[in-house]
Amino acid sequence: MDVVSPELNSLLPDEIMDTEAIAMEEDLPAEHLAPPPPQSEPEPAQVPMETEVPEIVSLCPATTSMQMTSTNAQCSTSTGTQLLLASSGLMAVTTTTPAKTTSPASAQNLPKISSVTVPANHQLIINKVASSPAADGKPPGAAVLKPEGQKLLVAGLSKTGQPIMLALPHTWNKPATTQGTGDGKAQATQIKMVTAVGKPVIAVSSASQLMGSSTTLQAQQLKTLQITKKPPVSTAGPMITKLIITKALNSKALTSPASVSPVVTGRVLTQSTPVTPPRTISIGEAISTVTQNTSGNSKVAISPLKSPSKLTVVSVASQSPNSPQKSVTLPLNMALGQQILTVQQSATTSPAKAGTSQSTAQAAKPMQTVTVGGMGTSQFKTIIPLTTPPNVQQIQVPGSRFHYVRLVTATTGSGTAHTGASINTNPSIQPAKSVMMNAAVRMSVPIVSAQTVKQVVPKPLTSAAQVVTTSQTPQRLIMPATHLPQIQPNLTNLPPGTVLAPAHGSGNMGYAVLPAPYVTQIPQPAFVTLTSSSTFSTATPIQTQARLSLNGLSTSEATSRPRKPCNCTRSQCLKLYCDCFANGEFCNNCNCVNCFNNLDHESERLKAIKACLDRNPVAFKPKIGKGKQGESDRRHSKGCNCKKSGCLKNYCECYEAKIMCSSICKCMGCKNFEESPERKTLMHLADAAEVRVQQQTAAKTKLSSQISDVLTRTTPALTSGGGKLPYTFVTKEVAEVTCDCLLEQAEQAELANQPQAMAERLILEEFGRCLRRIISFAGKAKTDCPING
DNA sequence: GAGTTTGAAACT
DNA sequence: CAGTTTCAAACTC
Repeated sequence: MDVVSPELNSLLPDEIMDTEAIAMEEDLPAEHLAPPPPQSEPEPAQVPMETEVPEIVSLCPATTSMQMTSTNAQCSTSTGTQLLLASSGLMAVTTTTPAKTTSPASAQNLPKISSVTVPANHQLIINKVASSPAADGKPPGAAVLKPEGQKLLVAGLSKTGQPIMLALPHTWNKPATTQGTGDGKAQATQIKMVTAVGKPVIAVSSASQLMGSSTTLQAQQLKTLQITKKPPVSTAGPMITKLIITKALNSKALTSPASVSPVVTGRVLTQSTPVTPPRTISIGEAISTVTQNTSGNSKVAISPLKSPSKLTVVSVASQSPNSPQKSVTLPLNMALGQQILTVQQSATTSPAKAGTSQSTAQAAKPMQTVTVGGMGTSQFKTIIPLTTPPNVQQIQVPGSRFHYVRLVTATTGSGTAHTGASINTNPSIQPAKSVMMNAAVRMSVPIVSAQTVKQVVPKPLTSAAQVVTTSQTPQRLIMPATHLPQIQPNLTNLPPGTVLAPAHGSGNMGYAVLPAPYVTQIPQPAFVTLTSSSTFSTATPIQTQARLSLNGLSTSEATSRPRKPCNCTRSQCLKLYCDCFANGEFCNNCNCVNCFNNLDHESERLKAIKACLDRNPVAFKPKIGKGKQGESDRRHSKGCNCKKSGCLKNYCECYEAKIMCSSICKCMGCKNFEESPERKTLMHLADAAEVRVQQQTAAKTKLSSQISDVLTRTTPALTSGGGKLPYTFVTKEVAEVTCDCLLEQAEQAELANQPQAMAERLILEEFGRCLRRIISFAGKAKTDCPING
């Protein structure tokens, strides 16, 4: 069984899947590995968005019995770190940096780890072992993170030598309920991550025990990937001169007992100075929920780009009825670009057949869309599941190293939400099932920079909670399509996350080129949900923007902010002046005039996108990248050019993004730096104002409640005085509470450093409000209390 | 709400 | 690449 099926290989970019090519490119600059060179600009010496804080990504197990047996997925991390999710829980991680790459010596022997590149200062060792120790060849200094029960650990080092880690929870390989083949001691497939720093040779060997006795067909093939790299001379940090990954292929890895010890988040084994503690990112069950019995017909979009910042795993496979699939968008904070990985899984094939059935399974797959983002820029990759398999055609674009899928079926067909041909929905493989309660929907293309999510706490993705809300403000539309030939010349220069989407009104041959954000703009009936089990009660025609719960973070928080409507009048919303356009969104509910940023102006829009990209290949890339020290040091990718605002007004893009100006800014008279007194004053005032508002709100709510309570309790005593004047309601209790209100107001004023006059005024105003409440309540009490009359 | 200011984007 | 113009948002009154 191969991690990547031949067919899948055919869908993947050459630079990823062609291991031989990689091998031949050893020690070659990364540009050689990059996708079409024209736009593949070398990564700057400083990669603003690069993850530099150690991260640990924990792939949390799903509580369900689902298992990821034969899914293949590749993920990209920062600077090209790629994660290959192999069947049976095997994962291969590749880390690529522009400058340094290593390649497997034998691509043929190791199709599963076909694209492993190791930057000089990145560490990446994936060790899949069974019960047997994997110490073989482990160099001194190399360490096994979690000998027992460690399902998967993927580690890499960012340029700064800080580790990036992925850890699969122990339940990852939890035996499927349907499978039962594995005996109790079936070797829990263990993957150990060993990072050796500064060692000339790192050998990670994994010996896996054969699974159940029946595993003859898929006898574990021990394949060794050896990656050799000459140690960088000048690299002070850890370097890997040679990486050997040996893994035993076990088709039944899934049968590993669930008793595997819980995955420890992982440890960074590095000799470099880990200034910052590793961050842990737990990837929710979305990944782990992959159905076990799927036969590995996964399709993976791999970004050839060097610096993907976001990893999105999209599982589009249909699931068996008993094993709902869940997918999650993984805005890993370890990459520059964004990637969306779609893992297609087929429930039709048994795990045992995984090795041989991939080709057939793939043919049976109803959906396959691989979209590759623009090159040289942040990369978004999206695989779009289609409900109508016969209508999906794979396309090889001449001159393009990517494969595309032609969508020949309008997505607007279904009238119900759950059956709608949504890009984001995962239709059941079996058309007969009108309702996919178990269907997992995966889709999310957050445009927000990945840096915004630093730590994600694993959170079970249970059904109901993940229904996508449709309340998102901006209505999102699918981008108009044009015929492929029209855009072909520019296919290699698409905006980040460009997606080929079904054409709008252009028959079966239309294509839409969508910047990644548009993926979330698919019109109804498309809608997104993380989990399938929930009923799709929202068959409304309302445009839906995915608000996926992302490990506790809703995508609305992570990826979509309520965007203000634009007011463009002259640009037709087809230039970057328009925020909608710049953000890769269609105008909706905007105040623009003569707007062309909509479905009705497909060609114009496409041309505009092309023009923008021609001017600036990274035009659609988020401007705010990550600085050296993580999120706190986010910085503008280009820097601002302010002259008059002192960078302390929202004219300044840095200030607007609430980040400091950096050395790359060309501003004049900048006051937006750490020690700036003006900035501090502004911040202080802003904070004080915010605190004050919050306090006032809380205090008023509380005191108002108290007053009402007091009045309520005292009213009966005043019943005899029905019809009395309001002052009769001012009992001792009421007076006391009122005084409390005034005191509270005084405290707040003092807290806010308000001048005395202002404080007095605020107190008086509060007193007035108290009186009004008393009067109001008095009147109400007289009228509402019959007993008083 | 109208007018002004500002700086990014677009253009030359 | 630098200077200028265009543009829409931010800001002021």
